[in-house]
Amino acid sequence: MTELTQRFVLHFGEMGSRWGINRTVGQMYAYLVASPSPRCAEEIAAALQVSRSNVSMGLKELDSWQLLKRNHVPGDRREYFTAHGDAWDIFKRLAEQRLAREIAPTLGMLREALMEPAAEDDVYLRRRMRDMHDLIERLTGWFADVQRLERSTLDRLLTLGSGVVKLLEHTGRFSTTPTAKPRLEPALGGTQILERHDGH
Amino acid sequence: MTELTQRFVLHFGEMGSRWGINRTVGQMYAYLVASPSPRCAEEIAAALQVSRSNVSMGLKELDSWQLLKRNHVPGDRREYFTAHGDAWDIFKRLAEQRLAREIAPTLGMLREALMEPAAEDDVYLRRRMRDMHDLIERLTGWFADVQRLERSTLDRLLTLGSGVVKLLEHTGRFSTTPTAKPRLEPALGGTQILERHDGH
DNA sequence: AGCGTGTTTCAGTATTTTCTGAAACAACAG
DNA sequence: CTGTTGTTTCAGAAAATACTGAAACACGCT
Repeated sequence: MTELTQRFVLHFGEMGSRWGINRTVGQMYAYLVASPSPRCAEEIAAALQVSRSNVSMGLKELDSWQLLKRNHVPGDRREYFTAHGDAWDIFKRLAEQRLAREIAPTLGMLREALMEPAAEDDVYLRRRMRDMHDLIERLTGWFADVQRLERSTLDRLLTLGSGVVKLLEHTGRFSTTPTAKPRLEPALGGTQILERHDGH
Repeated sequence: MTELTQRFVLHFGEMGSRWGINRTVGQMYAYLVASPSPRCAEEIAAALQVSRSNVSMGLKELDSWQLLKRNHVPGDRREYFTAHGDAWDIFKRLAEQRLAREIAPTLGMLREALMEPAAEDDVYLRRRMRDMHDLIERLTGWFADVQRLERSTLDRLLTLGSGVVKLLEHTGRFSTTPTAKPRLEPALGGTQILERHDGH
């Protein structure tokens, strides 16, 4: 391992915990990203100085994040692994997975709870839950929608940033003067938080 | 606590670990979101059945995520807490914080490493690091840029989704035919890092 | 079937994270 | 200054996670 690889691997290890994977898994991924050619489990274990079984677990984990490509060499029974795709690809995969793991369950809970008949005491909480639910639905919808675009298009949109608004104004079909607001807003904006003893 | 509040709090507790905070902190936040009026530390501890000191730690944590609003009642020395803002607001805060904690350190590491003179063996890794670096910079730049838009504008863009491309085609300044487009992975030679320029 | 090679599972151990009660600290009133 | 009330810190206990070696498994070959 070169000096730079070492640093790269170590950094991903440190960050692992913040990213919701553990140190070893982070290191393993970094090691694969850094490797021009596929590696087998044995090599990974040796390079990172962790047990063979730990690598097995880690590979399973990385696989569940859809980050691995498995390669087979004719005449060799071992499996060889590579980090899937380029930076864009990886980003999309990660975003998708995190959505599924961190957001979807909550969306489900909110939807279910809101379908049930409302108790009187829950008026306030239900409004907040509905706001949350609507926002999440819109965000995930947007993401799914945009993700389907061609990469070159996506790339241009990204570069454009908020400049997109300037361009849109020329179409005349995108007015920047707020007209009738969509339903998300009123509930949110109108939510008045009650103060306890004093005025506010 | 109503049945619904209970469910809400418990769910946030479970999700806490996936979100990079712990169970108690997740529950605390849910409890505050669910409360129409501010709560003091004592109340939170009682409601969630955790120790007073644990609440103190948790509040500190939530505060570091910029999610808390502190309220003071004249004649009462206790501090009262509310969950800051509405769903949109919360989303933006969270995105910002996660960027700072999960992405920024890596961006820094990449930038630093890429500034140093390249060793021969690191050609491949350096290319991957550069791609990563560039993508992250573009994404964070986009986010910072878009975040500054009016909420109503943002709202409309969100609803538009990929439909934005259709509208843009009318401007004639956004062609969808893939022309000679700068590739995401730039030429290998230059090691200097390009600064992002927001203006145009 | 029996053997060789590679992978996965799993029970126990090690490490890390979270939680607690007690003590230290801070602000204020008398 | 002293007592009262509220908050924070911190060392150790408790709980959760990660890691390991050994055993079980899987598959192809003879």
